[in-house]
Amino acid sequence: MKRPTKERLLEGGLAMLLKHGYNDLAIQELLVVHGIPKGSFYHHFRSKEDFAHQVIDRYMQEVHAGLDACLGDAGRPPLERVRAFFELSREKYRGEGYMGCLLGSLGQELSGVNDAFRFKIEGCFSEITARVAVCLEEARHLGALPRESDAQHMAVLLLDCWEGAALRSRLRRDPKPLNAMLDFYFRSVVR
Amino acid sequence: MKRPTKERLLEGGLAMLLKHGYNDLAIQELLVVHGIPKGSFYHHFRSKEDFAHQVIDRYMQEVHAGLDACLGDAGRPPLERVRAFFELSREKYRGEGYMGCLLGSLGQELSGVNDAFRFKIEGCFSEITARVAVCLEEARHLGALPRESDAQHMAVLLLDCWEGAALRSRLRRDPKPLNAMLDFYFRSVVR
DNA sequence: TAGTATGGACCGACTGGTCTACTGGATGAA
DNA sequence: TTCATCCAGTAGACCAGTCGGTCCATACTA
Repeated sequence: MKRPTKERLLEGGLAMLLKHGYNDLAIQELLVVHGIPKGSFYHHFRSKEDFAHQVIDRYMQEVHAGLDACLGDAGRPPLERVRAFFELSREKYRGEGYMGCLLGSLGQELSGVNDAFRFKIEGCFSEITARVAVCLEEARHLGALPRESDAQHMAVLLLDCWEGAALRSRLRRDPKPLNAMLDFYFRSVVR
Repeated sequence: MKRPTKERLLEGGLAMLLKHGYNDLAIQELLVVHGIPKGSFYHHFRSKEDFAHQVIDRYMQEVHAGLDACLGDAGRPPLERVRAFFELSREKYRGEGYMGCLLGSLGQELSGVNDAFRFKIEGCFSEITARVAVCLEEARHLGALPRESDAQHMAVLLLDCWEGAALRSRLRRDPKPLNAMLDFYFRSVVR
């Protein structure tokens, strides 16, 4: 009872893209590893680029699921919920051997030459910060953040710094940069 | 009176690596653009990988020069000197069309599969933070930072967040993420 | 003239992508 | 129940193009 081919390709592609990046990912190898013939790949995807876009879409589905699970948890104060989302991400990174964030690595690799990816990944970041900002705004209303705070601005800041920490975590194969960054941010932000 | 071939290759390679990344950089194209034949390239460099390492070395020379210029400026308070270095970096990014940081982009692209690059780039980051930390420690002694601060830790944090902001800056071709991050950091750090 | 650097034809390996033959299960008419 | 039809999906040989890298003849210069 094997999973559908397309699903297996997207899932395997995610892991392989995270490790190899886009240009170093050989379709051939992906197919050999999963025992899938080339015809199937080009039946499901128009091109390698189309494939990568769909892998990102799939990745974002997981991200939004994580945001749903963490930010929606009405029983906890909003700042804790935001932090919980990033800690969940960190745990996901752990399961992948601390290879950082797919959006960050593809963003770095491709945004110099490919505007389709550049806009797409920038859009993904915006989606995330928009949802985080809602929660931060709630925190502000509840007095957990200074009244003059700009939730949207703070959400962008948080994600940007997170991505930097994720790169360092990838370089060191180590979660410490992620934890250090979260500690710093949440200590700073509440004053 | 043209510049030495090797010098031109390193300089042109820096710009091209920043834009294309490693795997998407075609040696052939680099050579055509600069009107240099292949034989010259492989006379000066053992391989593409060796070339990239030397480009990084060259990049780090510039970084250290920037650190010398900014951190050594004894007339200004140490925190200002640190900030000046990152603002100098930002200005360099501007001249390149806000393509972010070479260390960040190569680090993301290659650290998944190539440990030589991974350790090298991690080492570059360490060099930078070590020098920044000296200056932060001075600030701590002068009372510009809380007594209980850990300068090394804070320097790492600063660089990590900077790299995240540099990625966002690259995605948006915009210096705002860099400025926002610096404002946040230096406001938070002095309390 | 020895040693360094240039010039560029050439190579095998590998890449993303195409093409056509085939398979197996769903469908529907008789 | 049977059989013909259909088509999404599988299978993999094959292709043209591009890549990093080699090689050796030549040019320059100390």
